[in-house]
Amino acid sequence: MIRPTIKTVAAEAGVSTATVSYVLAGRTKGQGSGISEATATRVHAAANALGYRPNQAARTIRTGKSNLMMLSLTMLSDPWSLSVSKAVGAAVASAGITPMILADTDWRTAIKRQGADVIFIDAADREGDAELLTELARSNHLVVFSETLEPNGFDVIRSVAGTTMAQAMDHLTATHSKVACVAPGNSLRSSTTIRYGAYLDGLKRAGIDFRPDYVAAFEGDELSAYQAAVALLQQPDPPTAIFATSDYAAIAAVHAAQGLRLAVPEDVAVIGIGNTLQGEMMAPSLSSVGPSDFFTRLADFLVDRANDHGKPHRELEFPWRLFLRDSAPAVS
Amino acid sequence: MIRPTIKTVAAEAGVSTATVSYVLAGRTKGQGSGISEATATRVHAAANALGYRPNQAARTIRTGKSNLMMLSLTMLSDPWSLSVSKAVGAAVASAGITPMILADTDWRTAIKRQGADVIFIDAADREGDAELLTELARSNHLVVFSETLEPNGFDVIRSVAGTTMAQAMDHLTATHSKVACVAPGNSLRSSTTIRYGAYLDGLKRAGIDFRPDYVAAFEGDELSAYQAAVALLQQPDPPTAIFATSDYAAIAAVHAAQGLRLAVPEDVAVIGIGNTLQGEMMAPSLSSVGPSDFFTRLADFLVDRANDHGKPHRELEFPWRLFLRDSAPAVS
DNA sequence: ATGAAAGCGCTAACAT
DNA sequence: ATGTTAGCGCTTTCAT
Repeated sequence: MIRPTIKTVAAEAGVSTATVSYVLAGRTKGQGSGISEATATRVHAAANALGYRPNQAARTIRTGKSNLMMLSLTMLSDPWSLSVSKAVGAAVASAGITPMILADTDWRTAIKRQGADVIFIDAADREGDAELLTELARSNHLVVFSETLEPNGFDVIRSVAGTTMAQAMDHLTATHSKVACVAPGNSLRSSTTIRYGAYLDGLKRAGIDFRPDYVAAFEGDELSAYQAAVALLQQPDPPTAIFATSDYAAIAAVHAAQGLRLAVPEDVAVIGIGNTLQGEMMAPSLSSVGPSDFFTRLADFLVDRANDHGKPHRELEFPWRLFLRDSAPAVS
Repeated sequence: MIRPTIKTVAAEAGVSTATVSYVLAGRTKGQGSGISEATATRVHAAANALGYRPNQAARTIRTGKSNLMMLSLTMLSDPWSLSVSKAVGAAVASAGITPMILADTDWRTAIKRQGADVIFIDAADREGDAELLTELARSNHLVVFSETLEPNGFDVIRSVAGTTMAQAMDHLTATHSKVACVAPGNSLRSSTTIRYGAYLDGLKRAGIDFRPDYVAAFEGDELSAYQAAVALLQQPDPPTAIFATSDYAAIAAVHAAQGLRLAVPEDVAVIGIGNTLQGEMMAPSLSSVGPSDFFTRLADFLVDRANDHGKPHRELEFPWRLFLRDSAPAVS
């Protein structure tokens, strides 16, 4: 359990600790200092023989870099979180950075204890969070995902829905008069919810009367969305188009239609929100509204931020687009 | 971005760094050294004013403790992973330990870079993992979840299914002759799969003939399991009991039955495998086979291991039990 | 081409 | 009751 240090390696190789450090950092003959090939090989041999691993804490204290990226993901079970994790994993690979996820564990307390080169926070909508973030940003490089916060010592990632949801509704109402909505139950209660509001507004614009039987509410889980969609499509006068307030729900709706031997998009057209990879990959591929390249661009941004502190804090906007794929194709 | 150090605080408070260290560690009058209340207050004030946060890296290098727990969770989307994360989050709260999740990111490379007081690995079944673990264990405290590995410098967590699955089958066949199985498609191909094997053996023991139309295969996702169960229950001569090879599948089967207006357990009895919280919480509560208290006990063990290095490495077994709940109750 | 040595921020004997 | 000081393992400037 006693790890060999750079000193042990130095002794074993018969050189100084400085030499070991240079060699292990790859600064031989060419770059930095000119350590001879001979000693370099000797050092490597010694390090291998001893099973030497550099002590990250020591390195961090010396260089100020931890090579750590912290991702605070509030809802680990959300596909969104999984997409972030996946994208970051891919982006980070070549950068020598280790991404670590902070689950529901409150970042509000954890960040004070544990630092990282860059910290991504996916939700900061509690009372006082704005001030807290500014304070934490004094000693951490923060990247915050928020629709409302302004950059203030930290970076802000923002997705800009704009009028894209309206476009999606218009696309459906252009060729369909029986347009239904699949949405989580709680968003129906407060009609303020933007996504459900976009559905209602879309109907109004097209001069279509609202039908309560064309609204399917579900309870948050995939299964419930599926069952809600089945009920929706099994009624006597079923809708021919579905506007789902998440890709999640849209995917369930497509499955439900297929389960009922309805063709998508011929019998039912479906549009989701989120533009997730999952939706893009299914058959038929899901038409959706959302930012493009969100996850990869976010991941790249994080890696970039991890490498250079000091650049001015930015606001990174992800404008939404309407992606017309097979489940509700463009009319040709 | 320039953090105040213990030195800055010492200067501000007009004391030595040692005093600051003591005060901030809570070692005043009573324990350790007797720092007067007066100076203690002064130090705290200074620390607050400056917004001082201890540097974890420095502390780690000095004490050898990182206050970090690393959880390598291979399938982040798996409810199992979520349960681990949840339980650990709860257990860790009072211990001053920060739990960090290493997602699909290979622990095989990450652990070499980043240390922690204790590292939990949920899957180590690749070629050469056994040796790698032993090597990594020289400088890390590892806890590995595995059915096959033997403790070798690291702890092993093992769940012992034993004959419990057989009990579950016997429970079903005691009162039912039409017992179906819901299992992932791939486990059907290799009849070696233990869980599916338990189903077949159970039938044999009860002298019930195997019926291929009583086997529903699904493709891994929840929706697919649901659809498979619907098909199973909609056939002319439906089963009256279902043995599902995971709680996941069992939950889907219960939902499917309910969707078809079948009563559980009156029309269909269901037993799952895993004994997950999710199953325990549903209505009707799910009968299941699995270890009891697995997640909380695992979490407690991890916290314990994080605090004291040095204890001998252990093999922690979680014997399985049959939990008879509402979905397939005990006969009274 | 290599080594000596300072020092990152912190803790814990050991002095005073 | 508080201060002095020696490191923890590492990087890096400056000598040699």
